[in-house]
Formats: sequence, structure tokens, C-alpha cells
Amino acid sequence: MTPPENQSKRVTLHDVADSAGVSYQTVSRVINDDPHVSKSTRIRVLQAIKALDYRPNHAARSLVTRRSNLLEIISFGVSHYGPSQMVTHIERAARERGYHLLLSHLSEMSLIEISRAIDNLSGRLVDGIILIAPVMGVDYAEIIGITRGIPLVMIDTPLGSNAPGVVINQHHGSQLATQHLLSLGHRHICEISGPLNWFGAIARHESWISTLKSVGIEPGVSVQGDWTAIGGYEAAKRLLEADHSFTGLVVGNDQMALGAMRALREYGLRIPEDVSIVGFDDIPEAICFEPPLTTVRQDFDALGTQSVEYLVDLIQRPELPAQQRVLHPNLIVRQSTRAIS
Amino acid sequence: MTPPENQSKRVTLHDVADSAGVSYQTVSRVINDDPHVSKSTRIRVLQAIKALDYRPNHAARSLVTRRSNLLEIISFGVSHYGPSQMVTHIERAARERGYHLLLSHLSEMSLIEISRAIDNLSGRLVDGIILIAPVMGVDYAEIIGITRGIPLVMIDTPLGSNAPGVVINQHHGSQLATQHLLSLGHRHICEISGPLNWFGAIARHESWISTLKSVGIEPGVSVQGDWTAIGGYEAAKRLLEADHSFTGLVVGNDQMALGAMRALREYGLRIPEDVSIVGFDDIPEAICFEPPLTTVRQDFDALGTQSVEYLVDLIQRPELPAQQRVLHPNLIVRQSTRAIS
DNA sequence: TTACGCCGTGTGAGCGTTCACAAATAAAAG
DNA sequence: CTTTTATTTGTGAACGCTCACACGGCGTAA
Repeated sequence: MTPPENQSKRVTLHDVADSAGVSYQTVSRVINDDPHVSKSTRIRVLQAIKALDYRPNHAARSLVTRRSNLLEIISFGVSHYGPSQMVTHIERAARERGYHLLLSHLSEMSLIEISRAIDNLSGRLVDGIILIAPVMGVDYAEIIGITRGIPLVMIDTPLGSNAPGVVINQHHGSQLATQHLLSLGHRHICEISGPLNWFGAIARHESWISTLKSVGIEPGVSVQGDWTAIGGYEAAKRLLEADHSFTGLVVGNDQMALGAMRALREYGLRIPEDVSIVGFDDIPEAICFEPPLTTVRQDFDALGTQSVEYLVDLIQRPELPAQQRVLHPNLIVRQSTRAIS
Repeated sequence: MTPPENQSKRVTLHDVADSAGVSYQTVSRVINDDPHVSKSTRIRVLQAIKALDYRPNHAARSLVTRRSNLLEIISFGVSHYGPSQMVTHIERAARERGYHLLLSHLSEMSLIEISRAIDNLSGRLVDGIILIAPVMGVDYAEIIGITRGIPLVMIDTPLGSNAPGVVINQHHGSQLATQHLLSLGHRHICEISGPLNWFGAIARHESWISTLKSVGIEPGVSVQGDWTAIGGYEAAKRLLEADHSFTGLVVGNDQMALGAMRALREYGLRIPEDVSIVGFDDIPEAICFEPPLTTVRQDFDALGTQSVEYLVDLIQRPELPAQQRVLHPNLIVRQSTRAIS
């Protein structure tokens, strides 16, 4: 269990070779699963590796192969539920495919920050980059210019953008939410959106409008929140100042919905008797809200898997055409929505 | 903005040296801020570096220095609020100190899994390891045997353990919660604990008992939840079957508190009129619960900073004695608790 | 038999750095 | 003006590995 030697005496390929009575190249072949090794020597080498507790030196390997088995994930807004879920699932997916993950977090969504993150690591020979880019403020074509040929997959870029990426169709999700309220008979529907520099917030906002207009209904008041519960609370208060006769409310995420429910209740409105409310994300807590929240679930698990899969494809075949893989959310109906009476 | 050359032609130290008319060693000195280089040549070299858009190759550097500027974070239970916050703040703290972060996640808290995570990366020459180890099931003394001399800091190990680590004093937090209820006149206090294989859950549970006993009060019923809201909901239902006359309830975290509040309300109990409830963590949503939740705040920001700081200390002076740095939580009083009438 | 091919193994070189020196230059002292 | 000392620069080697190739040995076909 304890290391056989002091750390000063590192075990190398040559030590294993001497111990097994073969050349260092043969040991290298065994390590890399080269088929041109006889069964008997392979066993002998494997025994020597085990006996000496040998670990290949990744730095040396990377130096010559120019590959690192490392994926970098550049993330933004990890304190929010969505991005944090993405990171978790990307890690899992990467590990399943034999890659390790280098974590970089952006404090600000600017080209300078992104370029700093990439620069820092281009010297590390990362094999690929996943960029969680949910916010406006950067010309994404420019980012591709910065990566020095390192394959890149972006998550949460606008739908229809021509950069390689994986996205959840937020338009579709928002449609589901709004149509659900329409089907329950609601005709006066307001919105609390996320910050409108987030692509997801924009998409949900626009589809809320277009879904209503497509059936000839004028959208109600829309106010902006900041994704947090308290932000949703304050946004709802502002909304109630402008309008207090709506019966349906779509909210940009579940946390804000929680805050909004609180504000509505303080105002004397009951949910769902007076107002039906739909959230977004389906966070694990949503089912225990008062009342349990109807919401649009996003499959972050699939998002993580898809983006790693796509990135690995891109690493293996760099000339693959850029595409945008699209996932679809689905509606979870609970007790915060009800047919209008 | 675009890279000057195709990626096939990597710029090396020698290219810069030729371009600047000096030797490669001089360029190396400039990069490593060696003082023994004249001002004029330094400027010349820096210009050449910029002109060629040179990036040092970390693999080559690591190969000879045996250092990588990489910290590995082995985490467990990232889907929970606490661990996920820790990762975020550790990343920030590491970046501020010039380290990059390698992310590994454990699906299971076993020596085999941990050893796999460490083995995978010992070949990567990571400079230090941070282990988020909130769960029982491993002999932590054994882990130190596995690290091959790589400095290690553990987070969330039991208070008083002799392994190098940073912890939040959960005993203290639990005391705060229970004493708060006592000071409001509550004498019949029950508990919903976290899973009792988590150190934090055990500590909170034990201190709930000891705090009550120290003032001569017999603890009420305790049931176990799973940290999730729905788990808290179910735990509360089980609790109500066993006992429905308590007036105070301490809950292992805020998510479970949310579920518990829902179950209590379904049972016909009002909060805080009938039951006062205290949570743990102070998640951002807690302030918007119905009613806003009294809870014990943990400073994950400080936890991240401290652990990275400690680890970097350990890297620079490996012979530093092992210690356990302790942080203290504090109570946030909101409207879910009230003096008994 | 001789030639060709394939399989298993070994040899030389190089990946891009830093380290420990040695050399050259400049500055200070005699 | 020479000698000593400090400062700046250059040279060889090594880090631990993989790649391209060369080399024997054996089976198969001409």
C-alpha cells in the first residue's frame, strides 16, 4: 500500500525494462496496448510494472505526442443552477471517455477573459475546450480565432448560431410554458425574465411574446430578474405595481419563481387560484414549493454527455463540419397552474 | 488576433532566441523572471515573444521541473449545495494564486475510488490535492499513504481528526440552532438529520442531543433525510407519525427544511405559530421560503480560500505539521422561528 | 532452395524545457 | 595597466517518453 521508494527515486520506463529484461520500447508498447508484443513478454512486463508500482509520466508523454488527454472547461455563472449542473455532468461524461478535466471559471464574459483562460492553457496542450457561454458580450467568431486550432464546443450559445455547439432549445421550452397557460384558458399572461444579456433569457422572452402573438393575444408586462430568488421577489413586486390583473405568469427560472410566489402571496394573491405560475429548470426543490411548481425541465445530463461526445468527435476528426446539436426540454405539470375559472 | 502560423509549426524557445539574436537559455531566463539579464536584452526578447506569439510548453517544463502548477480537487456529492460551493470557491482561490485546477469527481466514497483518482493523476505531477471528504467509509490515514508524497488537504473531515484539513465547526453551528430554539422557550425539539454517514450530519445530530441534554432536556424524535427537499418532506411525514406535539424542529440543511415545511403545512401545522424551524447552510433561496427560513450560514468562500492557502503552504514547505483549520458558522434569524406563546 | 513477407523486439533520435555549469564581458580594485 | 570580482550570456546534458526505423527469426510461396 505504501509507495515502495522515497519520492526522490522515480520509477521510469527504463527501470521497468531492466527489471523485466526487455527494452524500454517494449515496455512502452505494453503500456500503449500495442498488439505487436508476445503474450509471454507482455505478462512479464505487466508484473514488473506492478512490482515497481510504475506510473507513466504524462508530461513526458504529452511532450512527444502533443496530446494531453485533458479537456478544458471554461465556465461562467457557476453559482447558478444550470451552469453548475453542466459542469458536473461534463465531468462525468469526460471521465467516462478517459479524459480529465481542467476547470476555469470566468468572472466576466469578455473576450479578454476568455482569451486569458485559453492562453493560460494552450501551453498545456489541452486536447479540447468546452465553453459555457450563456451570456452576450463576445463575438463568438473571434473566439474560434483564438483557440489555435484546439477543438472547441460551446454550450448555450444562441440557437441557430453557426459555431460548433450544443444547446437546449429554449424557444421550445418557453412555448411549452406559454401554451400550457393558454390551454388552461389564461389570456392575460405576464413574465419575469432572466437578465436579458443571457441568451437563454432572451430566447425565453422572445418566445413568450411570439407564442402569445401567434394566437392573437397581446403579451402582458415583462420585468427582468437576476436568476435569484430574491431578485424574483423584487421583480414580482415591480410587476405588481404595473399590473395586478394577470392570471398567468411565466418565470425565467425556478428560483425566481420561488421569490415571485412569495411576493404574490404578500400581495394577497393565491397560487394557483388567482395566478398560475410556470418556472424553468425543474430544480430538485421545485416539487416542494408551496404549491409544487409547474416548470420546464432541462436535461443537463444529456447536455453534458452530448457536448463531450461532440468534442471528442471533433478531436478525432478535426475537419468535421461545425454543427449545433439541439436538445429539447419538456414540461412538468404540478400544482402551481390551474384552469381559469 | 489570428495565430500567425498554422498549428503544425509550433513556436519554441529556440525560435524566439533566433529571432531575438540570443541563446535559448536567455529566453528561458526572461520567461522565468530571472534577474540576471540586462534590461536591453529583456526588452528585445519580450518583443520577439510577442511578435511570434510564443507560449511556453507546460509539458516540457513539467518534465524537467517535476512541477505542474496544477491542483487536483477530488470531490464528492457535488450535486449538493455545500460541495458545489466549495468547488467554485476553491477554483477562484486557486486561480488567484496562479494554480490551475484539475477536477475529479467520485461516484462513491471508497478507498478504491480515491486511489483511482489519485493514481490517474500522480503521473500528471499535480502539485497538491484537495479532497472533499464529507462522508464516512474510508480510513483517512490510508489516503495519506496513497498520495506518494503529494501534499493533501482534506475538507469536511471530522472535527479533531489529525489529518491536514479545513473544516467548518458543525458542532458549533448545531449548538447555535438548538440554543436559539431554547432561548425562544421551546422545550420539545425534534430533528431531521442528514444521512448519518456524512460527518457534518453526525456532528449536527450529536450536538443537537448534547446541547439539549446540557440543559436537562430530553431530545425529541430524530429522523434521517437525504439532503433533498423531497427527502425532507418524507422525513417530516415519518416524524409526524411518531410525534406531533413538538414545537421546535432543527433540520440538517435548507432543502430538507423546505420539504419539511411543506409536510408540516399539509399536516395542518403553521410555521412559526405552531412549529419553529431552523435550517442549515443559508442557501440563497432560504430568504424566500414561506416563511423566510432561520438558518445557520456556512462561509464556503472562506473555506475555499483557506484550503487553497493551506495547500500552497504545504507545497512550499512540505514539512509543515499537519493541522486542522477550523471555521465557524453563524446563525441567521428570519421568520421561521418565534418565541413560544 | 531462395525469396518474400510478417511478427516481435531493439536502437537512435527528438519532443521543449530547465539545470549546472563554463565562458565572455563589464566593472571595480590594486 | 593589470588583476580581481561581479554581471551577463552561452553550452551540454538531462527530464521520461514516443516515433521511425532497422534487425533478426520464422513461416509460406515461388
